[in-house]
Amino acid sequence: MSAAHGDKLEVILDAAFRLFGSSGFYETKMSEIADEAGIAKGTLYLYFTSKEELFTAVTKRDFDRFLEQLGPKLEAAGFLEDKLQVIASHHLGYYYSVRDYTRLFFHTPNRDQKLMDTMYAFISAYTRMIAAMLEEHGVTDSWLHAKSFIGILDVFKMDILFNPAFSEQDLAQRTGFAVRLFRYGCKPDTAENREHTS
Amino acid sequence: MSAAHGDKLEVILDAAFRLFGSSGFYETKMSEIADEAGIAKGTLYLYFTSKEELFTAVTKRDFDRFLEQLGPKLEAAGFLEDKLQVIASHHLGYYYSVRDYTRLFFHTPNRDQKLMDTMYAFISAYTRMIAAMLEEHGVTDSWLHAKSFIGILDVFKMDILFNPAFSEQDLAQRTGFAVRLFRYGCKPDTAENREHTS
Amino acid sequence: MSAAHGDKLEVILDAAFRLFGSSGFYETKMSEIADEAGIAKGTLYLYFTSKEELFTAVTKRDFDRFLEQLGPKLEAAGFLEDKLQVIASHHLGYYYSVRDYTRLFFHTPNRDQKLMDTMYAFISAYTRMIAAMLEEHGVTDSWLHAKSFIGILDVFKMDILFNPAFSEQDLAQRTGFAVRLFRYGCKPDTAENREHTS
Amino acid sequence: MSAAHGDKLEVILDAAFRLFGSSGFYETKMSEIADEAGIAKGTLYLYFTSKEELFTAVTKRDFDRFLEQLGPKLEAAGFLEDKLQVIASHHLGYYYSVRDYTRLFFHTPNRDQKLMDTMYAFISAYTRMIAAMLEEHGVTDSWLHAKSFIGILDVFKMDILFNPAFSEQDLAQRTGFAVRLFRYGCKPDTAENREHTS
DNA sequence: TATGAATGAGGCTTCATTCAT
DNA sequence: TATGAATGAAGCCTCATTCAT
Repeated sequence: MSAAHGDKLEVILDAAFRLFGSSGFYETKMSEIADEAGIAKGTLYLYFTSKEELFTAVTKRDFDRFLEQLGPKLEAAGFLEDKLQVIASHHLGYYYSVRDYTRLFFHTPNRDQKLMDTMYAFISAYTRMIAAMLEEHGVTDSWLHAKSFIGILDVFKMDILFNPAFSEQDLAQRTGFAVRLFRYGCKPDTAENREHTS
Repeated sequence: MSAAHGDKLEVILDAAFRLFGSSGFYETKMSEIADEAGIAKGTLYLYFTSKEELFTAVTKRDFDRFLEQLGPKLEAAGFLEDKLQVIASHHLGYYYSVRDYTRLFFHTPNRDQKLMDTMYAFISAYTRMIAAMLEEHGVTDSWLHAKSFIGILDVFKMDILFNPAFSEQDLAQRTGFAVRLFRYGCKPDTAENREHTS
Repeated sequence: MSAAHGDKLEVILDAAFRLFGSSGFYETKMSEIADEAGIAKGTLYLYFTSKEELFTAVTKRDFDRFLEQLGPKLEAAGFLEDKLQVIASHHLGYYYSVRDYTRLFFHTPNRDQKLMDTMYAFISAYTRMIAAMLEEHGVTDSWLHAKSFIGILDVFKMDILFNPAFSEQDLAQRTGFAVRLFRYGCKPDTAENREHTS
Repeated sequence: MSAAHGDKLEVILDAAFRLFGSSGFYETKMSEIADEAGIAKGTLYLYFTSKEELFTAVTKRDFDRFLEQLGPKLEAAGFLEDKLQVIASHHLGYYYSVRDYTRLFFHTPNRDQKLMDTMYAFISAYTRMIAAMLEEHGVTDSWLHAKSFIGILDVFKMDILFNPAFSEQDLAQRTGFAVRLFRYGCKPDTAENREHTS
């Protein structure tokens, strides 16, 4: 029925997420996805008309979950720094949880407009969410600040990807670091510096 | 002969840079590169044993140039903020200059260890260079700070890629913004904020 | 039940006729036929064991109708030329009426013996009917003459197919022409000709 | 070189002619053609961009040869009946010579405009050639007469296809019959007939 | 009888790479 | 060194047919 249909669709998306995530778009084969999902190749095409469409669906579901889970957490926090902490923790925590599938975010098909639209919509929504929060707290240039915060976090996402030894402790440390840097800037502690800024 | 060989090698790398850069690894064909370089397909294999190796060579040359040009500029600057300014300006300026070939940095082959090594070597060298500079100026956690600065800059690199209207003015503005944020953090201006941090 | 069965069978044959006729055997999909007939794909296989068998049934029904309708008309005519006129008119008129479905007669599956038998049976029965009539009227070589007459008519059938502007007037003209040519041959009107035949 | 290229192209066309001719378009596989030609599958695509294009090339070459060979023969003949005899003999003789490959003319891909154009160009050129000759000999309605003659011949082409026992004697007999019928019409020999036409 | 989700064999085509010249 | 015709493995996708409901 409808439920069964939904179930199989989830099964496919899960399988595709794992494979696209670990091998990227081009090196994941539709036949592999079918095998991973435990269904026949042809069945994939009952749910998605092409490999690109499946990839886009996987990506979109991932993005949607990311934002859906962030929203409530953000509202629960009060002060600016708490909110930044929530965002950093969610961002890094999320990608830590799917760290084996990070290639999903690096190897995407070219020239697929729907995918580009989906990615653009995500980054816009995410940036908008952060910018709105910053604005409420009186931060100017909220859009640029929001992007920058994301940039800081994304760099640590790279750490997660490329460093197999990355631990939950590292995670917590990076989270705190990112928030402090964003909030107060770096803190050089030399005479030269004081001299220069005076 | 040797000179001629070097010339042709440059011609190939230039052609490959343009095509990999605009179409990505998987959607660029060896035959297209040969055409673009004005040579025969087979000739490519006299210089590179595989498509992956050619891609890696293109990437490496690009990275090397980036760092080679940054070094002298950085030494010429004196104060911390000047150096940050130099880095930001170089980083964004460089990617602005090759903004039509940005796919080079997004669509790369998977599972190719040599390429991974090359990329890792670059990001390490770049981070090390910035971290060393920060350390000289008394910044603690220099490695994390260096990465974060790169992260902020990379986010604006995305702007350059996805926004065709991105101008040189935007470039200058982003540069200044990145340096100020990194140095002093964001500046909320509300009572709530003061209250919280007191 | 039996009536209902017959009804649904007719519905399927009608749908299949339209689609096979306009797209040919290979480019018509069983799913399209099911859609066109307003039934499920699986249901087709309750009535026909294969696509080939369905095609053969469609073809056979078309052939049978053609001959069934011709019989009475032919008996009603008296003189040789009247009968030829009836045949030509029926032949061209019939294909004019189904001119949108002519691919039924051009794109047929290969290597299907039952279909070949069906087609052979039709062309034999048609030829036999005409040949018998010709014989009654004292025409020698009746079998060859019958085939030739069919050949002349079939060429004009091609006109109907390939010329979208083919009109009912054209139809009437071709009919008369075919009968006259068959009956009296072409009529060159030059001295050379007379000389040669003398 | 050029000669070698031309040779291989001929080899491919020959192989494709045999297979398309005996199995039709849809049931001939590109891999079979490659095998038959003794080359690799991929090589086919150095010469033709698609299966449809190859089929069209095969068809066109066949048509061109048919007309090229007919031209000189036709000019060599003098009187009307001699010319008709030449045409009939060429038409039936040609298809007799390739009788094993007749499916080339029955199973063609749908909706391929270039192929349709090629076929239309052939039938037009052939009809025009016969019509021009008829006109020179004072035959009116030359276009319709030309088509009709082709129709009579084509019907016998069917005999050649469907009757494996068709012999060269049958061929000669059909040739003479077609010419006489076209020239003088059928010859009923009964009182009824005379009565009617008087 | 009727359904339609699922199957999986098989086709066309691409393209990195080779090798005889 | 340079060429480019030839190769053939491999992938995406189609669609006739089946079968559990």
